[in-house]
Amino acid sequence: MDGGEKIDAGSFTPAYFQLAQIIHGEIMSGELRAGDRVPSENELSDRYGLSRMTTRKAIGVLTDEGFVRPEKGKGTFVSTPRVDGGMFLIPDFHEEMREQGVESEVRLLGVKVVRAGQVQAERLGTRKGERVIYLERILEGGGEPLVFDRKYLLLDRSQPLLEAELGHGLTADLFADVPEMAPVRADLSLSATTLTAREARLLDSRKGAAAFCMEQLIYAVNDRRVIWGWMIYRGDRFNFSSSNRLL
Amino acid sequence: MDGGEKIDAGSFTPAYFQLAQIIHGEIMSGELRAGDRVPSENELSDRYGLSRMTTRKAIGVLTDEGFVRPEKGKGTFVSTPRVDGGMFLIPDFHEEMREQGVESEVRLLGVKVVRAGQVQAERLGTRKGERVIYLERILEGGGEPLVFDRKYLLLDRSQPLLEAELGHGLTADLFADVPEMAPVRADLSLSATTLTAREARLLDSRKGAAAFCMEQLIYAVNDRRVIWGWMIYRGDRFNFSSSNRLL
DNA sequence: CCTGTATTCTTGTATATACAAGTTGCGCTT
DNA sequence: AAGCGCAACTTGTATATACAAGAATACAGG
Repeated sequence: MDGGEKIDAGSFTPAYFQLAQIIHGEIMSGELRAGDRVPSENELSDRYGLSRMTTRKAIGVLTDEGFVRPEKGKGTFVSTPRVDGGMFLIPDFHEEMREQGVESEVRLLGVKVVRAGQVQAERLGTRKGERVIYLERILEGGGEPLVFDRKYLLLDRSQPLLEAELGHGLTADLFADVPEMAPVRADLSLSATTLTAREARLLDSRKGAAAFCMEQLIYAVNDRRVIWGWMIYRGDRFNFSSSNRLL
Repeated sequence: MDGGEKIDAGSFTPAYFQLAQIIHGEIMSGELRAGDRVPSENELSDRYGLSRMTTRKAIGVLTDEGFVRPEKGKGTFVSTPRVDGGMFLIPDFHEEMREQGVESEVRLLGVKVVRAGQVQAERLGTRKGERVIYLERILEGGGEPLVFDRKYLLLDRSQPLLEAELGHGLTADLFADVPEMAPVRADLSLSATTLTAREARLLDSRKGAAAFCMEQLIYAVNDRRVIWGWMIYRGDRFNFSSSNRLL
């Protein structure tokens, strides 16, 4: 049995993707099981009347999705599925709200200039006692407070930040007009926590309720650290699902 | 200025990867800023003495990593970095422990055959009252209880499961010798929660402590659902960091 | 029996070429 | 002046070819 499926040259979906779908189907239907060897690139090319490069592109799609794993000199093998772990995609707040059709807004609780303590100085790569900006915000969705955001920003004397900008902007936009400090990259860490009394009051929840805490360390050009802080997500409003795409 | 960097043909790192590194460096150093257009594929090919296909592969690497975004007919543009969200990779338990150099083991608390309630039947796609296997396990690392695992398995009459197998195996291996029920795919959902009294006792923690809950729905061949359950991770022992690879 | 070698598989990299299809702007026609 | 169409870009797809390098097997010679 050669699978029967053929490549439809007239179709709008490209040949490499059609082949990827065919092989993906064989994996999902059990025709190809975990650990099995996928037919070699030359064999697939012959069988479906494609060039080897096109076949390779199909294999590349399945590799990126994690379904197969090529081994040089040996062949391409069907991966054993990871059921205890995986990839979680966490969209940023406004995008998440927009996708759910809820309007989101940002409420600024306060901004002030403070002297960096030991921890802040270490995270931001500056000296203890240096002046930094501290701000607190509440991110709301559908009129409800959902996230408590707390951040320390490096103070750039040449460009004083306006309160107005802090109010409605994304974190990434804060330094948008200062090229030297524009965010380029972020290290994120997600942990589980419970709400303090103050957090509970601000988030209209109760003390001790489950919550996510996402710590952020934001880098600008040349690995300069410009923002450090963390966001508290209400646990009863957020959960993250794995991106187990099916092609 | 043409960048100065050149492709070293004698190097062991392939040309396409060298080019990807060069462009990545220009993004990180601020030479290319968010929204800027990357030189066209033909221009890069000329400049570095590579074929267009090789250049495309370099761009493909940066696209997969999320640094650039090609647009048909217009060009390739530097992405605005996502600082409020990202991709989190959650390794499975044994792998995580092994990487940290801690020995892990599985302790079976109990197994029994029960009748599926409304919820179990719905999740597993079977009928209410159908007999299913219910099991509870504790995953330990370095002698400490770290995860509480609770699962409902579809009962396959032709292949009675042995208690011995349930003890030390990964979840994925439970049905390994029954091809029709071997796991192929899993839907995962991560939420924040707090420990119940019983969970706290089993995990050697305290009631109300922060924890992650990962719900799993595991599919076998032909989208047949075979396992449903959830794992409670101690919040003081696990946190997940974003896979912000830097090339 | 063991060992090195040659052969033949496999995937990985790289080139040159061709055409399709989306975007933009320029210039000609109306 | 407004609008249309063409030309010159861009990325996307596909082919044919070549060589490099890892892996497995067969085979000859010790």
